[in-house]
Amino acid sequence: MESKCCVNQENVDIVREELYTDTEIAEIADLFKSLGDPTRMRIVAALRIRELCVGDLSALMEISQSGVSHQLRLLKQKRIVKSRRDGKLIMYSLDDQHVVDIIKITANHVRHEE
Amino acid sequence: MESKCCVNQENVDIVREELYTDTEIAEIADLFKSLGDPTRMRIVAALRIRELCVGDLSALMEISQSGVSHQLRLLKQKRIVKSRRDGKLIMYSLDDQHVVDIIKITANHVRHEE
DNA sequence: TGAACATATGAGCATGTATTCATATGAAAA
DNA sequence: TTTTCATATGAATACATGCTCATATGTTCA
Repeated sequence: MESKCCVNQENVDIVREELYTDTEIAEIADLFKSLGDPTRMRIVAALRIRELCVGDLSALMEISQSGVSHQLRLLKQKRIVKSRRDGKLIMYSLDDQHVVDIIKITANHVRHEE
Repeated sequence: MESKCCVNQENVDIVREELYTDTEIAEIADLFKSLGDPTRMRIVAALRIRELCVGDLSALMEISQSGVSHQLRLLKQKRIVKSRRDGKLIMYSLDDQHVVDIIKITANHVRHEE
């Protein structure tokens, strides 16, 4: 059933004016999406504490090396993590302090603190 | 190919100690997931500005009334939005200041601002 | 009460995605 | 150079999910 009848056009116009741009919305949502998976969140939470290699993360997550690697690639594309080679190992760490802040606030939120 | 050989067990143990609990990780990821969809992000960004009814949001998003309603239900379950009846309309607004803060920080982040 | 209307809900579809297996890549050590 | 080993990648699969259509629900107004 069509239901556009209840629209308050003034509200719609005002909000449309003040809204983030579509690009901004897409970027924001995209970042949240990257953090919105338990495996990736665990990876990020772990790297928050210490630089780790793929094997460490795989052991920690109890997920295949391949699975970890795939997720790390995604996180790297989004500039959430960075990597450096150390001998045979590739060491991963967080690329961005903002992300740490965002997670802290969110952690407080889910704990109903602050 | 098995590849647990490179594991630095000390690292793994230390990180495991300090990690958020599984429940916390799941809750944090779940909140990010809720915000990690462009449609829901647009809804939240709009409600940040002004309380709106379902029809307003449907007009604003150019998505069916049904689609908006489904997403609003999800956002309400996660306590991101709340609703109140006003005559025939159900008015939606944000339920949580934390969410606003999280989005602000993230918006600054994607803009590469401080 | 009954009609009209805003919103909610269920089913179904199309698309996206997290994981694993098998294998490729490439640096390091022999 | 050849082997070894950590990581990366491609394909396949199983599952999740966002959307629409059709319809139900429940409130308001005649």
